[in-house]
Amino acid sequence: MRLTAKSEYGLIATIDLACNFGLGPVSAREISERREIPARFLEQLFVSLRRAGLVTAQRGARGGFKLSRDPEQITVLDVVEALEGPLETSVCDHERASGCGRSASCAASSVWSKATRALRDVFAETTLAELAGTQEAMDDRTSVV
Amino acid sequence: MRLTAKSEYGLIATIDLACNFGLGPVSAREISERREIPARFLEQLFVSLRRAGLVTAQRGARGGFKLSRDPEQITVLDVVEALEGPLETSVCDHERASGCGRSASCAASSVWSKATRALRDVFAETTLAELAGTQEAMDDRTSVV
DNA sequence: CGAATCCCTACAGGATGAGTCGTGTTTGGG
DNA sequence: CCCAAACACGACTCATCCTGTAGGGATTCG
Repeated sequence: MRLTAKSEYGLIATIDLACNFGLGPVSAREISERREIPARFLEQLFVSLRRAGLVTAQRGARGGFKLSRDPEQITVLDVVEALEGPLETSVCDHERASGCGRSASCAASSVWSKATRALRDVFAETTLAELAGTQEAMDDRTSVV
Repeated sequence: MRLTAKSEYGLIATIDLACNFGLGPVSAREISERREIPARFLEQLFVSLRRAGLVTAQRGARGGFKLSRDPEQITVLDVVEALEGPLETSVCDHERASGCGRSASCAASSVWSKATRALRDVFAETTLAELAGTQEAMDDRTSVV
């Protein structure tokens, strides 16, 4: 499947944007400081997120990013696939699975498919709005900013 | 999660053993040829599988491997964890998730936990006996050996 | 005895993940 | 009007790890 730090950071960042939805744009630097994410690395992630149409960029001073849709309309799956590529191709079902007809080595591949589907379901069910809720509760409890 | 070729090959190999359960031991070379898996690489996988107690080795001429339990008593999860290590630590929930109390960056981590659980459920539900069934049907259809 | 087979360790090479750097472009504000 | 803040893009490094190979040793059957 290949879930890397990109997904981790990217999700944290988009949750942060969801928390600030409706207000002005939030700069990458701000998020990187607040959530302890390497700044230049985060920048790259935002490029991918923007290209996937999930966030909108505002360049120049006082610029930043905001979600381009309502947080309820963006799922974890959207974020993950924007950053890592399509889920299907990332579990184990590559060449060998398609060589099915020949070497018949694919009773195994049915398991990977099921696994991918299960993962996809979890990700598709969870929206940023939902996570923003939990996140705000957490932030409030730890320190009132 | 980190699902690599080890799991792919390992599962194919153990399914093969499940198909031959009750008969004599099957050599690594035989499986490597039948399923087109690099021989020396497969050897290594069997070492891990043996250490995990999933297979039993018979050394010497006419030796080989057999499942040490009934195929219905071995799940895909057993095989995967024997080869890749515990599932929990492999999705995304490492340090950051435990630093929860401090930087409050873990609304995200709840998603990874759910994902891991979903994956684990799929793997834990599927037994080698089940897969051996499908595999035999496939092998029969492609060529009657 | 000898061939087959498993057992163990080490190692190589390539991919990729994680993160940095330099530079360019846009834009709001003093 | 110009500068600083901010995004945009691509190249690049560094380490890890996946994939697979190699060589030798230990067992066991015929």
